[in-house]
Amino acid sequence: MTLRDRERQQTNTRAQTFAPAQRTPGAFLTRLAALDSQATSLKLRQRQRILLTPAQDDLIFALQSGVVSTRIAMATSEAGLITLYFPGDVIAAGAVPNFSERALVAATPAEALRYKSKAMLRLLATDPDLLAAYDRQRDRQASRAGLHAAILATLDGPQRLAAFLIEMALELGVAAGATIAIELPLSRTEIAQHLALNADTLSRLMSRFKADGLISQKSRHQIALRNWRAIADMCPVSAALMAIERNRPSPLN
Amino acid sequence: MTLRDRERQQTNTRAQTFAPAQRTPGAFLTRLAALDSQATSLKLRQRQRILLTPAQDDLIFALQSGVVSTRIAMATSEAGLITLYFPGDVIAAGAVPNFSERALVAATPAEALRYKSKAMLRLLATDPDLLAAYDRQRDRQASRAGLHAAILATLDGPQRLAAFLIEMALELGVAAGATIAIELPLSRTEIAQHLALNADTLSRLMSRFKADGLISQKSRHQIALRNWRAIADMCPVSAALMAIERNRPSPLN
DNA sequence: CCGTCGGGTTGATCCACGTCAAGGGTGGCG
DNA sequence: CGCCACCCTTGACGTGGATCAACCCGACGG
Repeated sequence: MTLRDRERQQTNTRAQTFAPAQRTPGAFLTRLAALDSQATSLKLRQRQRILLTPAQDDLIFALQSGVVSTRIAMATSEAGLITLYFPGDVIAAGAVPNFSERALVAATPAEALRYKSKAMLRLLATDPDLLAAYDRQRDRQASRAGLHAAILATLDGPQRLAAFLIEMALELGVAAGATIAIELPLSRTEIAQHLALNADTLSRLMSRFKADGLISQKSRHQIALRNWRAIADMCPVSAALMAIERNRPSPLN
Repeated sequence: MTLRDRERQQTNTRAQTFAPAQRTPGAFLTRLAALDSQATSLKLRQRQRILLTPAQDDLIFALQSGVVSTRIAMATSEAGLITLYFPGDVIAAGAVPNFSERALVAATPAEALRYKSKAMLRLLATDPDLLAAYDRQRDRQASRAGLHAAILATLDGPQRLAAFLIEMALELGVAAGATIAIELPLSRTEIAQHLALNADTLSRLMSRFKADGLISQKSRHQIALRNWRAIADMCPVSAALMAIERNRPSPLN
């Protein structure tokens, strides 16, 4: 079964829609948007997917709003990995590992600018500040990717889920009294892939978190963190996560 | 026990030395070296370490020869992760996740150029070709990092070891008759950390590989792949690994 | 109204891998 | 030479999480 088939299956039972994440993009994107450039402006519907063939290695997407994921699938077996991008992030197709299939999928409605890498490089060469912001942005994303790799490699299930909740809270959470409300842009199955866990296992973990009073759940995609401190304490990388997010504007100030 | 302590312990029992990997660096480094720049040239002894404090986030290292690793250690627990870099690679300190401790360690004797990121950006701004090569190099490394994350997240022990052997063969192997000889720049414990496996488990896996006739072993650090095809077949990502290396000069031509 | 279909939950079972412990190999050093 | 660190190997054992299967639920279409 190809990635495309799997996507198609999922599409029809996803009625709920999300507002684009409204966190403001960082220094690079604001500067980029100010330039009169030859970018193509994209509006992505939720679940819309862009296949990244090897021929498209020279495309660069700059995410303005919404949440977008890249997915890679191995030839054999169903296993895949999901990486998440948030407003302000840059997605260079050439930086996504070249598996048998790789695609970019909008987890929420999203807006992005698409460049050919040549055009982007021309822009960067003309504006030293833009270049510096671009470089820092890529450093930050590499740092996040490395952190996520460390999470998958060294932490067990509950710790991984805690890390995910913290990350989502920092990116998408809105304070609601003593709790933090989060509208999850991914299905359980997708979260499981993002965390390199089995969907069944993830479901068990979420049930346990609910039973322990760490989170509560309004609907399938709406959850609330009831005990931030406890969640942060159970995950050894929470400090590193918060350090990465501290540099960027966040809904939780 | 801090990372530094652990390193110090290991230092004294490592008599064997390695010749720097002689693979020629890629397009970016050759172009970079041609410029009269304000880089500091470093010669690293084997096992020499450079601590990367947060204050050093603006350093960029360009690896000319040898093999270098970055290591991150979590505050709690001994768990860490090891990332490997080969000649031609660029190591931006700001792209290494900011854990409680992170360091750069020479796995073999190595030569590198050290830049302040500001100086590097100035250079890049003056030479469009250099900028393009830099960008491609970072894409390639991000791609490799993503691939490694996928390996750790989705593959089981034997598959991970196979992937490691393939990668090392492509980077460091020399054809010796029907076999491929590799001089491993890492100890078993370090390989285990690189693969997010337990050292005991890794030892068992290597024994099994030996028993199955996949590899043979001259000394602790010298192994030979006796059956390339079988090793490649047991690892779902071997195609992707070879695709990434295909773009670069390799000792196995 | 019922039937179907995809996703989520939960229980029972199994196995790969981590953990603990014991022992051998090797190089450094007194 | 013998001692000491450290690295590696191998066995026994326990467990976290993958797998399989059954069931529930909400959405959609007739």
